[in-house]
Amino acid sequence: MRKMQNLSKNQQIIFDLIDKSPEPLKAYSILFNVQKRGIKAPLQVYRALDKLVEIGKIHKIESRNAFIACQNSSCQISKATAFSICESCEKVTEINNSNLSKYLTGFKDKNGMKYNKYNLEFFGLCKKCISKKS
Amino acid sequence: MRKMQNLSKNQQIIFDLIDKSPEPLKAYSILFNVQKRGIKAPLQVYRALDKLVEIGKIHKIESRNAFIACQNSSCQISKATAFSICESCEKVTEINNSNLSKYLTGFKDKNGMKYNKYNLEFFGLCKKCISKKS
DNA sequence: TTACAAAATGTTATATTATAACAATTTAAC
DNA sequence: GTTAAATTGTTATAATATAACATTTTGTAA
Ligand SMILES: [Zn+2]
Ligand SMILES: [Zn+2]
Ligand SMILES: [Zn+2]
Ligand SMILES: [Zn+2]
Repeated sequence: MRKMQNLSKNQQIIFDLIDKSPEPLKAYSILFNVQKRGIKAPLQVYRALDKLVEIGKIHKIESRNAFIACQNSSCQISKATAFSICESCEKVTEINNSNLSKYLTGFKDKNGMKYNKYNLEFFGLCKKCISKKS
Repeated sequence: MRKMQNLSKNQQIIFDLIDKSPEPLKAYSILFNVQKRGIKAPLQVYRALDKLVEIGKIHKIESRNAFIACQNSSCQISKATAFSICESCEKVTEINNSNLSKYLTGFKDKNGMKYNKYNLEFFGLCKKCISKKS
């Protein structure tokens, strides 16, 4: 049984903000939003983000430099992440597909590397944006 | 038959530099290296990089903000990229595995999104770095 | 319950990555 | 040759992220 991670004050403030956001948040947008709660400097935000990523409560969407709360119970999956990104409305969803994660976790390339982590980002158009175009 | 893309002067200079580099290059490192060849401003570098990415001659390693020349004949594959990244020595290799690319190109999630592109980054330890640790 | 170490915080400054805005020049197509 | 598109040149600035150092809080164990 894994010990429950209690978040520190800044970590909790920033996690709450990200967790209730319908879209990925950028670091300076987070900073702007938490200034009223006493977090004044970029470094305070980045330190909390680093920790939250490390413990799997949030993920960084690398292609967008933005952060999203984990949708998948946050335990082990932070080392095996997949996202779908709509290039029109920028909606981002964490993909939770065991077939996909099994395939990628088990993937071995001929180069002899030992993988312990992956991050996959799919790009395309979401349902809404497809129908808007018709 | 796709028309041969002739690169412009700046594009060629920057592509040559990236292509002969054994490791991914960052934009400002590129800038520093091409200043003797007349490219003086960040924007000149970023414009060339954007174009080279667009036509598939190079790829951006999103987790590293760095650029690598395409190893896979550069035609169609720029919409289906996969890389292996050693977290110890930072060696990056483009993965060319048709099983993997078929699996991911054909991947359909239950969310109804239409994907036209993906980028996958695997992290781990390369052979050399594994043996160094023993 | 104190003493120690680890983690988190606060703060200022600075480094790194990337784009806006506008003018001029080169290239390619008709 | 004329025109449109692409590329280049240039200055300034926006956006993202870390260095360095001092202090405080928290957890652990003697
Ligand atoms: Zn997750
Ligand atoms: Zn959409
Ligand atoms: Zn490639
Ligand atoms: Zn290595």
